[in-house]
Amino acid sequence: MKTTTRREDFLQASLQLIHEKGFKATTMRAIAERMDFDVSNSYNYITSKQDILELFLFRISQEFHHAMDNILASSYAADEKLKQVISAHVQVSAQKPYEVALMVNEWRNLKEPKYSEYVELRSQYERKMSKLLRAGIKEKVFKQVDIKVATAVILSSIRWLYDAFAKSKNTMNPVELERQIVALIFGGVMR
Amino acid sequence: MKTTTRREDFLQASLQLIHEKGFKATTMRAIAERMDFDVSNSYNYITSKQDILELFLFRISQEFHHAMDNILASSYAADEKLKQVISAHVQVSAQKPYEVALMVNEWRNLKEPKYSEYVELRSQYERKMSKLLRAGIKEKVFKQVDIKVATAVILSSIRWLYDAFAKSKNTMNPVELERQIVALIFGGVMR
DNA sequence: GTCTATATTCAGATAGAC
DNA sequence: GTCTATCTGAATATAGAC
Repeated sequence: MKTTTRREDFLQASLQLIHEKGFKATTMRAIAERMDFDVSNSYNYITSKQDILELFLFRISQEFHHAMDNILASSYAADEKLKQVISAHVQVSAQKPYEVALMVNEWRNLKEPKYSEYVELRSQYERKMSKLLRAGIKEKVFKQVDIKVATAVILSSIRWLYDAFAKSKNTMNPVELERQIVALIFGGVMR
Repeated sequence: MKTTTRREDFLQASLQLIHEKGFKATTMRAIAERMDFDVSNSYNYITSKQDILELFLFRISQEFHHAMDNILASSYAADEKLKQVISAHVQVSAQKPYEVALMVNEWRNLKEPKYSEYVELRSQYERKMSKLLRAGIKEKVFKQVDIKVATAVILSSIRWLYDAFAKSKNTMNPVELERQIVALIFGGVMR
């Protein structure tokens, strides 16, 4: 049985609205309206609008880092590791599309010092991916690609996933989607 | 010899600032300050803040469409066409990184009816890419990939390019970058 | 937890003189 | 084309009563 606290309801309503309108365009009034109470009540749950953004962004970022760390710490070969990273992205994007959308679209609205903290987390994540690719090249399972370019291309190529799930929760099969993406990233489009 | 009108200067300053801070966070006052005059003067060049966004967004969108149309209308094989599309993205991103950044980050700030118009242009572009991929599969130069997934993966995988050029105008060699990306999209990472 | 009322700040945009 | 002054609206946030 699932119980949701009033605070969780408030945060979910915020998340939904921020996803629809964008962070800056989402007013505290609009969130309150969706909760059916006055603006001032919003501050029973948070101390500022920034709180909402920080909360979701750092929580979901940590989730990606955890998945990545566990995969990197395993004894799988590099290609299997990459496959698992892609799998993790598909799964998180499927389960929490709105949070992932925030990661893609709204992180720029963080204020210092949280902004710098977040950018650093992002860089760390990219470095972890680069590390994986470098290991794969050394193991001779990957081609001799440029690490920076390959890191950017691969991470970028899976950044749209949240959108597929945000639009249609049901029609998308995550397992088949993962298979298709892995096939493309591993083998490219050429026959 | 290059002459720039005052209006062009104003728009360039706007573009630069919007890229730095985001559209919503960029105030007319801030743009005017960078131009060293009062806010009210800004309205000598535009009639509303929205104008700025519309102007850049539809202009650069058209540029991508033109390139795509010319490539599709050629008699090249599908793989060569795809290569040329990637080449066009690299070149436009290198020459107009801030405009491309707007395409990626700020299109959501358009208001109706321009918003819907722009979304339609975007969809059209995706359909053109899908058409190219479908042709390539029929020609048997591409694998039997899922069209929707492949379209999203490929377009997404080249969306970060503007960032590489916005950061470092000089250090990036567009030709070599293109080669690396084409290699990845065509052949994947696996050895 | 809910409301009313309000402080504060700041945004886009216009009028009108020089 | 530039300025001063101002309108108008809206946003985040707080105080304090019930």
